[in-house]
Amino acid sequence: MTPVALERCVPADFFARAADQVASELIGKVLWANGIGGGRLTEVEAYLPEGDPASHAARGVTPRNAAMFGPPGHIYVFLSYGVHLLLNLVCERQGVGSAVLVRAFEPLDTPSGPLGTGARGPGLVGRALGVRLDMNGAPLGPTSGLYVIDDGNRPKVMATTRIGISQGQHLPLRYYMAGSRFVSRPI
DNA sequence: TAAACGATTAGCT
DNA sequence: GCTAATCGTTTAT
Repeated sequence: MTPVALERCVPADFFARAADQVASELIGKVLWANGIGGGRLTEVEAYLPEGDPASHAARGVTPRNAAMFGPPGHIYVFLSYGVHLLLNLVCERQGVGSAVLVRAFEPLDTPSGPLGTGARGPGLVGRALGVRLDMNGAPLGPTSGLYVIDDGNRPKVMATTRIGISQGQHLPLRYYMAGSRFVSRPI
């Protein structure tokens, strides 16, 4: 395993923009978990602050979703179906509820580790990276042990409708790496 | 205080 | 391809 390339970590400013723009640029970047390993992002979904009924932020701030309204570049973790921990990266400036959900990644150089098969599906991402509920609200970096690294990879990105939600399904806010096998559904 | 729901996955057919 | 499992948060009494 290679050490974290701190100088290549994306700055917080990267996240201080519209979630759909951040989402499309996150594809191909490396998500690294300290002590576990990393993967290249192949599929993410954007959740917007307005006009997006599927977003947890749509009905205002609650104790659960407060992290979505926090500073950009921080982490929003929540429990889905009482079972799965889903990892989100907070976008926009503080006070605006917006985030990008990490749905899938392809593994990097850990043949027999927990990342060996990558993760197709947001719950599997949380499990593979050792995401815990207490990471909620923590910034990317040493505090959370999670890093987003830009290694210069610029894959072709496709956009389509989102998955697993009951409202706002028509919005083309799911982004994935063209041709990748590591997406949560067949292309 | 009680009931319903969900940004899903595993397992069986 | 289809269905059950599972439990914290939200919303209604």
